[in-house]
Amino acid sequence: MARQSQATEGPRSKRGLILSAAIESFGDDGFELTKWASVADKVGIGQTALYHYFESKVHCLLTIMSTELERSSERFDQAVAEGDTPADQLRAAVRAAFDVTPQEVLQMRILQSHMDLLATPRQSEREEAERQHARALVRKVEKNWTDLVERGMASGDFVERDAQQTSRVLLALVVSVWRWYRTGGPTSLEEIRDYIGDASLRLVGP
Amino acid sequence: MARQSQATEGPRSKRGLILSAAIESFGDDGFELTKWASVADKVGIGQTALYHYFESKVHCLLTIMSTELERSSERFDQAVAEGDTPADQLRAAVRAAFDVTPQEVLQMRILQSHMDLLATPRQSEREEAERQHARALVRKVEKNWTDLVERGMASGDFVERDAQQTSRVLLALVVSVWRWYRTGGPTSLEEIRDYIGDASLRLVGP
DNA sequence: TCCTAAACCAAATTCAGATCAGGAGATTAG
DNA sequence: CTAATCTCCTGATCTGAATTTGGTTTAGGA
Repeated sequence: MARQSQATEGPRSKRGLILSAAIESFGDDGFELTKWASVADKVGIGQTALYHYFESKVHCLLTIMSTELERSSERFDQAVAEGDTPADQLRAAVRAAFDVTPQEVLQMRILQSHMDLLATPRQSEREEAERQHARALVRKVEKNWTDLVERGMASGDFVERDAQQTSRVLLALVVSVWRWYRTGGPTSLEEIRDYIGDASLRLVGP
Repeated sequence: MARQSQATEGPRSKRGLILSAAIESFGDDGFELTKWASVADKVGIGQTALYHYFESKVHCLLTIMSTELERSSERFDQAVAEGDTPADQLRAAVRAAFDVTPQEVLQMRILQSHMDLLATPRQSEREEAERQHARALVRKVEKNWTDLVERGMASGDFVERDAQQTSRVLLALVVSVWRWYRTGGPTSLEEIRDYIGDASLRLVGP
């Protein structure tokens, strides 16, 4: 049973290295296909050492998901603060969503591929806590978008429609990209960002 | 090692029962969480009997995915044949996508949750064959939508834009629903169908 | 009746994830 | 400075679910 280690990152901690290695493996090869032991190999530690930092393979996955959700949420807030009108804010939010590093692309892919993990409770206490945390963040992100949509409808910038459905659809538009996008692929992130940005405005328009 | 049994469904074959049980379990509890043995229990056979029909748990999953893709593709063709203008056809396609039984909802959920499985090759020959089959069907569905979009742009009914991006976004709109929709939930399928239908037209409009 | 193929199963095996029982080196309290 | 206590780590071992082995049973045709 692993002890703690979350908040207090010791100086010789390999937690960050493990997370990076896991993100690469989970993102490139998929969570199920990557052997937990191979992550240890990549970092250069024994398999058992992983359990010093994470309670389980799934706990590591949930941590990656939470981290990414936290980042997305922050970026959204920053972006929205920049815009004046709801339309500006929507554009900024989409722009922010696609302003990501290659590692963050992997994290988004991992997040989207395992969203369903957040639906069912976990046996272990720490995993369940991490799951709840991630769920709360998902709700927060959804609320972010819903609030933006509602502001837009209230001000008359967006056409009045079911705000929840609208925000769900907007969010789906953005995150669906990570299912097929590959860094170095034929379509550039800028291209995608512009297309999705336009599409978003069409969705809230007449 | 399982022998054959695909094409020739014997009279006492339990293949269909196994598939139904698996769809229920995989859909409700998730693929990873459902124990392969529990599917056998549900059908009322021993665990090993499953291997008479499927090479592995994953092979069963891939079969479910292929089946659903085949059905979706057929329904799309039917729906499009009904409409006259591209706009009619788009509406009909969306309508058809949401005209599903509760079991088909589960199948769509399973399909969407494990799309990433199609990305990486399988070791076993039969699994790999089923994967290739599913991949081909995915491409076919994507082509269906892209063709529809291109027809609409050519005729001037839809605004001229990148057809691939547009069809991807339309498809994402439709399938994203299965991530959160639950039968008996607060939102009805008719409601969703109408909202997504409208949203689709907005996406191809000015 | 005898034979074959489909359908089935109990027991053994495998393998990846997880646990156990420590131990060495840094850090801190006394 | 020295004992207690962390942090980080390892080798041996365990566990449980998927799969394999090596068959037996059942139904239907010749």
